[in-house]
Amino acid sequence: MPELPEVETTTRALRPGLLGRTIVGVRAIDYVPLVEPLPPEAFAAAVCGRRVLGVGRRGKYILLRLDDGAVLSIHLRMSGRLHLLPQEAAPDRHTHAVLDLDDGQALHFYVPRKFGRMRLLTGEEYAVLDGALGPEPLAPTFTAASLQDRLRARPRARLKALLLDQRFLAGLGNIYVDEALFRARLHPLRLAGSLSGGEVGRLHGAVVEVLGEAITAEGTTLSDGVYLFGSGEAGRFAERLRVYGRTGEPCIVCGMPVVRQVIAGRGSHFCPRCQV
DNA sequence: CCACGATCCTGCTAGC
DNA sequence: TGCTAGCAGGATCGTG
Repeated sequence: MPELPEVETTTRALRPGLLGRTIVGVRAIDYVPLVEPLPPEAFAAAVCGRRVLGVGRRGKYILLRLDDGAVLSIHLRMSGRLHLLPQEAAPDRHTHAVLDLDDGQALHFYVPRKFGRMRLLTGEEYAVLDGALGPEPLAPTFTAASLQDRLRARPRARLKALLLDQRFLAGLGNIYVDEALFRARLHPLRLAGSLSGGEVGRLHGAVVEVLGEAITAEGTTLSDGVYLFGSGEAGRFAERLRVYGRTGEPCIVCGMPVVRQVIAGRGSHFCPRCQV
């Protein structure tokens, strides 16, 4: 499932092919909610003729900055992918939007579960989105002290729920929350207000470390092959996962079987001995 | 303030 | 072997 490292990797893979390109056509939007609230025709009309001046990321959103000040935000949700293909390539049956570029390439938005979204935002609308999201965990301004402040503002929330909340911290999803909590040796059900200063420091370090390593490995491609980037490459972080998807297998630190329990509505993996 | 369940979708898996 | 019921998963919304 695309989380920050997968979205970052996808963004990096797309950037060279998108920067400076002009969108000359929009095809294959056969699923209205994909581009809501604009109707597909209005979305196409607004996007055609626009040049891509920037390719970036905020949390799990991929952002294309257009030459009229608008921002095209793309969210992959759990199973979406973006691929650049030659314009003559036929869209896959799960591709529900194609943006044709002026160099003969086309950006395919592959969305097998129709959860992904493309949204054309004005500068002001983007500012609202940006303001609603929590800090970027890899920004230098995200420090242990700033995490401490945010945790203290939500003392009754459980760590698992809080770390999944994009308004609290942007970019983490189920996999990296579980991995960060394991590295920090913190139980997912711990209340935010119960953490000592040292524990906050461990959590901060674990989040930064696991995201950095996962980006270096170009993300996590599980055996289901849901996440692929570039021209279909797989990320290499799956082999480095310590608890996610390892239910019943021994903890790599203490040997105790990894437990899976639904917390905050998500399958949560942790070591019942190491994580307190 | 926080938890929980439903919703949206479809490929895959577990279970018969 | 073949079928189906149910689950997973991010974000959002309504309810408790």
